[in-house]
Amino acid sequence: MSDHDELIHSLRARGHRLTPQRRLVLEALQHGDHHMSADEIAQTIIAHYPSISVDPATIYRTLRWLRDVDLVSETSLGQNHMVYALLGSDDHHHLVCEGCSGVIEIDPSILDPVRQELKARYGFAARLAHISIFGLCARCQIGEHEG
Amino acid sequence: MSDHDELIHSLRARGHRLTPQRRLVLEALQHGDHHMSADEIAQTIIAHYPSISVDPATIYRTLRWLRDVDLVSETSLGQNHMVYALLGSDDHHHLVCEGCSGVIEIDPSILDPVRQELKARYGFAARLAHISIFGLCARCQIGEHEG
DNA sequence: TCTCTATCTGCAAACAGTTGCACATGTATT
DNA sequence: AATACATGTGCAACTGTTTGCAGATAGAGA
Repeated sequence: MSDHDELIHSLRARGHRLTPQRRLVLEALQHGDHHMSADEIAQTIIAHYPSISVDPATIYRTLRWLRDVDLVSETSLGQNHMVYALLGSDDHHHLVCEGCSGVIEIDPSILDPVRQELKARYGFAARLAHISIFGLCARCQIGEHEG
Repeated sequence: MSDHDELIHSLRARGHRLTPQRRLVLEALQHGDHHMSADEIAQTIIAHYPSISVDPATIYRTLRWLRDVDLVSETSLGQNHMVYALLGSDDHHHLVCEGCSGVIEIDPSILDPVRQELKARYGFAARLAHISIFGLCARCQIGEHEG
């Protein structure tokens, strides 16, 4: 059984269903290789299947579900909306500059010691996937005091 | 000149104004010793000054301003609203359990190495005040696979 | 004290995202 | 293939928060 089949089976065993709407959202996330907003996912579905419409509420519910079963990350990049990405490859974190809105992608291993310490000290299993750390990039720190 | 006066002066010099509405929001934050939502701040203002009303938009704008000048933290604790707190004393971070919605407050120094590494490696000045780390607490990890 | 203007406020409209409810459907069982 | 019911969907209403705009005002300077 492939990883994919095994995953589906495991989800079904827990009472989850693989509906057409959920397949469409997953397919959209696979097509867009970057982080996508809920609206971009909706647009992608419309572009590929003009005759099908998926309710926004369903897209949001599907994304929350995918996040809860650890298949998708949900990240704020300082915009007015969340962005979503399939987990498992190309994992990274984001440094989001509050001055210029720039985003630096960084290696996820920088948070490994924190994850380990939280587990050891508090028994807490942190979910730290595609998170954002806000602050000021090197360039924007220079003019900070005139702001 | 006191720290407070110096702060006010510094803000004024940068074109910021200390309006009655901003004073009221600050006063509300000083009264509530925990994290407060925008609505709790509005209620506090009404309770203390029943004849004065401050528009919700103004409260949100004031909170964003206070956050931008590093006087206040803005944190999601997994609820449907943000919470705000004055910075400077009682600093900590939060472990938010996505199973039981519990919040564990932890010592902020756990992120110091990360902050230092981000500065050294990327020149990035991270703002890591009263942040939330989401995940599962020890108890909620036990029944995870039946979810 | 008065003037001036960039900043701030209130209002209303907009936005991203969530929720309640009635109906629809995926899937386990037979 | 038919049944049965828990789970999922669409719709509409709602939440928390942001934004555009016109009028108000804090605070610098005369």
